[in-house]
Amino acid sequence: MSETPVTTPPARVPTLGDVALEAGVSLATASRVLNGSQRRVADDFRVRVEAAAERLGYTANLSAQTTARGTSAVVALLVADIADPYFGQLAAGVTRAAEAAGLITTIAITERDPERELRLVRTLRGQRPRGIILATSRDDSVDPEPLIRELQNATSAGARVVTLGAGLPGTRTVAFDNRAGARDLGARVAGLGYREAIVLAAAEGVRTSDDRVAGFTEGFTDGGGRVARVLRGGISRDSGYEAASEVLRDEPAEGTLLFGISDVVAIGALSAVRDAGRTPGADIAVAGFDDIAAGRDIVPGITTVHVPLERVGEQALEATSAEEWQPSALPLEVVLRDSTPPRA
Amino acid sequence: MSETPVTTPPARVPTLGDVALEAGVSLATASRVLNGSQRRVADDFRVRVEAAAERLGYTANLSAQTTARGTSAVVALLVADIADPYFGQLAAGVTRAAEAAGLITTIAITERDPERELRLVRTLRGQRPRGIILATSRDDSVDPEPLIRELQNATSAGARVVTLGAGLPGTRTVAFDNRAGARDLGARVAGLGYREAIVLAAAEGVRTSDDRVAGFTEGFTDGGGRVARVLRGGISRDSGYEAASEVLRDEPAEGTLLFGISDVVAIGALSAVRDAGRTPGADIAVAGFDDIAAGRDIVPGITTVHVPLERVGEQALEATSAEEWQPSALPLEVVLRDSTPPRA
DNA sequence: TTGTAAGCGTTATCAG
DNA sequence: CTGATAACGCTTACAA
Repeated sequence: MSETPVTTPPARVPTLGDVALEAGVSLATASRVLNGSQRRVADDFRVRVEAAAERLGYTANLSAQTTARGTSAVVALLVADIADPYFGQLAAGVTRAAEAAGLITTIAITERDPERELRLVRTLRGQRPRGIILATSRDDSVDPEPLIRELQNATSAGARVVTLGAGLPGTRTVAFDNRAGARDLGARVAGLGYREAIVLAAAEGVRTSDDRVAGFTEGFTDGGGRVARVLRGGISRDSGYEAASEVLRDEPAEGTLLFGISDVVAIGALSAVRDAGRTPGADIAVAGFDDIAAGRDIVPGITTVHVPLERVGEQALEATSAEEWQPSALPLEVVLRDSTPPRA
Repeated sequence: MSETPVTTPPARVPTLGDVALEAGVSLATASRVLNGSQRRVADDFRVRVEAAAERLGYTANLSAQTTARGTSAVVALLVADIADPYFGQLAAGVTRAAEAAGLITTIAITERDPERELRLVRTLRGQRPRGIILATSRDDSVDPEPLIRELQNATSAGARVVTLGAGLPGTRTVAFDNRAGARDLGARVAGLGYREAIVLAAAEGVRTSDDRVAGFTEGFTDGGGRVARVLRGGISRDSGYEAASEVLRDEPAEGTLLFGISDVVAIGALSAVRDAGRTPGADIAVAGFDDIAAGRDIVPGITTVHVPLERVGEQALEATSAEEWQPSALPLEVVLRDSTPPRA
């Protein structure tokens, strides 16, 4: 079958020059056939070059292309944590759309550290990417100036910067209205008869979290409820678990609602409720935000606000590519499930 | 606060030449200070260059560096589906380790399509990556030759290719023993008193799946059980759900065990059991493989085989960087949970 | 230690 | 329509 030679073969990567030589044409012609946009090459030349390339197993050297062209086929995506399903779905959307557009996606992780984010943007900028997508939520307690400056540099280097959710000056925004979605949710659960809620949020200043807290509070109070407490523990599953555990130590009344500002937090909270020996839903209600796919298998089903994550990702990619961009706001929808059964 | 100028500023990206000029040194010196490895520059020159770079907001043009050096700081990661938590955790491990090593990670999605995989490898090869990590399981029903050839090209271009699980000739392997892990699992559940199992697997030929099926069958039959059926539906949550639904239509006896060859499949199956009105665990048992993080919040807890996913990712990255590599096999461990309660 | 200059693989301009 | 040849931004012998 296949003979794998003992010694490494040519070891040299065929270059465009090799192809040209092999085909007996000039470098320029080979380039035009293989990579150039405008096709103005005679057919016989064209086939010869293509055959030669095939024979040699030629692949364009992307870096060389990039330096020559001054622009790359890369889109950089910055996320807080790729193991978090929220970002996973988002990344799937971005990557899928990128591939369809012939672009390569580069992913970097900020771990929610603003300094790291800054460093990463700086490094990524070195790739001269066509676009940079920032899917890491803004934190108002951090001075945004350095980041803005850095992004401006990237922009003047030809990158289109897209921010998700909270916009940043000089960037394109793909948004969904966290506040309105949370408000709807608050109103709906109030309508179900809930009167007392405890919110599990991220640290103050994290824009997305703040918006959701504010929106929920508005909707819930307008509906006759009361937000008894806002705990600012964090944005991970574990912080949801811990915050909820703390709340449960005070033995909250039956019918109290725990609103986690993201499904990941809410799911942690739900587990905490169960581990504390109480029944999520019937006893202590839980609601989240995002409607991540993993939520489907949680019992009871988690009431939440559906965010079309993959579409958000796709739109973000489009925003990096489109000539013009008008900020869109994707629609959000409340989904009621068993974690918030109607109260008599 | 921040004044965003109306007209685009310089619009030109500062180059190393600009820095050199600004600092009043030669290009070579600037290069040595900013990017060169061996530092042999007088201190006063060094500070002048650094200051100039800072002032200008210079960032090295990675592509130019790559073409000049002939090698890049990129590691390419190929996964089947980034929205799948299995790959998410894996990617997190890879990316974290990469960043620590000063490398950039590029992620592409194969969607389990071998042709797409081939195309992607070909494209990625153009980036002249330092390493390529293939985290997409081998399918024995597909001719591996084209991929092997492509990878060989990549290798001779200086990339180190790492495959996860099933090795491919000419590549480094980071493995864990699926077969042994599954065998242990089979033995353990047989020990719990289960006597009848149905396996939910991927299509025949998918190496990981086949290994797990084989291992489980060995362990389970040795323990006195019987694998009644092997359904080959797929590898996603939904295929697990569907396969299980089909099984349930035949009203399997109480105490039947459903073994999903991955947690994702098992979780889908578990939901199907519940949706069919039966009680997962007590009534129909369920077991999986991988021990993904999302499993923590599933009730009942899913019996599974723990795979240290993030460490696997880290090791994969190490394998791309290390000078020498000896295939390691990470240890796997069975974790018994409530989805397989002991049977009398 | 510093500078000069010759590449790296492509693209793109501009004559033929 | 094709082919020299000058960029692209950077690295790296080789000299000074």
